[in-house]
Amino acid sequence: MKAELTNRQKEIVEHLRMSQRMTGVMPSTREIQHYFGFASQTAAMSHLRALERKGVIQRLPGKARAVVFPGDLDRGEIADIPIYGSIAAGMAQDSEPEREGSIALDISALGIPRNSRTFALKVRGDSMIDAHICNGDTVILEFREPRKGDIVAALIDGETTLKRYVVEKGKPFLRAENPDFPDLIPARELVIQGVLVALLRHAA
Amino acid sequence: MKAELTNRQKEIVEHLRMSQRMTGVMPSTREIQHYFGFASQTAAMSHLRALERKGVIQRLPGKARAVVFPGDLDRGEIADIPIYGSIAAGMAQDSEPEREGSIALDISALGIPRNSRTFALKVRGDSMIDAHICNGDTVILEFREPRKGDIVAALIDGETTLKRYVVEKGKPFLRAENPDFPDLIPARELVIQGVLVALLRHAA
DNA sequence: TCGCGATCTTTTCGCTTGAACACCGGCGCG
DNA sequence: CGCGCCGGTGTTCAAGCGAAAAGATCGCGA
Repeated sequence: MKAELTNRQKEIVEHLRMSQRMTGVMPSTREIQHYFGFASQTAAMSHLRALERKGVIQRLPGKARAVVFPGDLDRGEIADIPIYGSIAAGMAQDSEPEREGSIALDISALGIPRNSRTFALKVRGDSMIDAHICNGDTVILEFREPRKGDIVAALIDGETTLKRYVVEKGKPFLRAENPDFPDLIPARELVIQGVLVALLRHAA
Repeated sequence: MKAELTNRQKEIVEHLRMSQRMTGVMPSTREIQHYFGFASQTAAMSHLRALERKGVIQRLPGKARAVVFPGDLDRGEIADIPIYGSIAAGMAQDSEPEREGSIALDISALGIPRNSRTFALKVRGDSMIDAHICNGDTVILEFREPRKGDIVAALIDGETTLKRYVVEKGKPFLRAENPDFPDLIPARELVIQGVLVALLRHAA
């Protein structure tokens, strides 16, 4: 079933993947032909047939550009989560709403609801270290109302920080998960920008 | 540029997305026609034109099924990382090599080299808590030789655990990042199954 | 040595598909 | 009150594209 691929067949697969990434669509047999300099489109055809026989691709007969990698099918829905710069988990600091790229991952892996407004921030500082959120981690936040005990990105007195949302005696305030840092009592307003739903860390 | 979509146009976009996820290919204008029960294929055509005018999709003129969502293009390469069950970060326990689904995310977000053999494990237990790896986290591991200080999934004396790889006096052994757990000195062999490259946590 | 799979070439056929042209009613807007 | 946009119908054409038939070469394992 999962026979070995020849070098040529690997090249074909590579071209399929590249074409799909660059143009967004699969190449037609004639486009494959021209890319490899074949004199006939049938050469590409037979390669695709061979790849299908080996289970690397699937094809929908009679349809144009209908080549699919089986692995791409049973993949969940993928969301692009924009990264809006960094956020201080230590001292309060103003955060810029500028987009600095994005990360793509399947939302089923995170349990993120489909139509939620989600965004990501890089963490600076160690004030949430006791919640096991480290300097350099990427936190993924969802825009919604916080429940008590949630970890939130909050705009407190004009600056954004990552802290735990605590309610005591009916009054909400922010608590760092690090004994070296004090609680933050909002002077006038407490604007929650997002609630932590996931965390991504990569080893250096 | 980014004008509002009408209800009908949202339905069209939704069908494009669904079709791409289910079948792997974009629908042709006639397939859109039949799905919505149009009497003419031109109806689908004009909708696609409208969506392109509003910037929601891009089209490659003259090519079949050549509808692309612009956001999918500048997305990095996405890898499917298989999940091989769970791993004890507490007590040693045997791990089954059975695949339990997979997670998809773009490898550029993790800095994972392209052709590396990568897999994921769910963490059970708290023995790595001082390295800020919690019970329930998903660790992403790369199969390669460990360097000292790496966090590794190791098969030690027939069982798999997640520990820090330490070398002292020329002898490698495994150390838990939790004072309640003892060091693990391999009785005879120390087989490293993977080195931690990333971590994924989702809030309950 | 026989046969089979991997790689291609040539040629032909016909469905698939995008695209254009003509036209229609409804609705909001200046 | 006309004008542009939305959302359609009906028709026609040409290019895009998969597919099949018939070979040819080469290398490899039975």
